[in-house]
Amino acid sequence: MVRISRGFFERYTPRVARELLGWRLVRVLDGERLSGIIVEAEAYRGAGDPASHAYRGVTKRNEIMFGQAGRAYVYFTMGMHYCLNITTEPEGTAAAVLIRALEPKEGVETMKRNRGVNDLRRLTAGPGNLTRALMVDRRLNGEDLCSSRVLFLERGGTLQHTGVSTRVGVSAGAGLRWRFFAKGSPWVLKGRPSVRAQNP
DNA sequence: TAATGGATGTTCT
DNA sequence: GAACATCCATTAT
Repeated sequence: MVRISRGFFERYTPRVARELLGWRLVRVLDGERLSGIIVEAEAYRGAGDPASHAYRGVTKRNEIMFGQAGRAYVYFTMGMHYCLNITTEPEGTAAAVLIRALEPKEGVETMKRNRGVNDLRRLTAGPGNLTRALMVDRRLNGEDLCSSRVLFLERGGTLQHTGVSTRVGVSAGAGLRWRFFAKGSPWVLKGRPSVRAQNP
């Protein structure tokens, strides 16, 4: 298996997000491999990105975003869900890539059990759903994807058809086209349109 | 097919 | 106390 190097993550975040499409995210749970191909990802940066948690500087929640690249940034949102990000750019520069959807590959039965659904299409579509399927929660915050044995990336296949759009569910910073996805993938949902446009 | 609102709790002002 | 990088069922079109 080919592991991803830290240098990969230490670059301009939108580029990292785009190039992460096609990589396999692996979660090892009780010795079993649960995995899927990344088919949707979004870039978030600190300075100049009002949609980012890091826009207003360091807080207890977002401090991981300011640290070393290649680590998991896991946060709890909307009272119900966890979201998984991978930190990017050199230490001191706040940035991360939000993993929004996977195409399930290994451990499908376990993931179905974790999610409480049978529908393969909905298993790992959406950031809150994929963390539930992979049992990712705040205990994995700060986990180093470059060295971890329970959460890491392996080279998958190159995706042929990819698309770009604005990010899902953000109001501030809605103009940035920092969402990248595999075109036509059943696991890429359209997402809820943002409530307000930024500059009408 | 699109829009709406409830569940739910952490974070920051 | 308001806002929130969500999901899903329900209702309207």
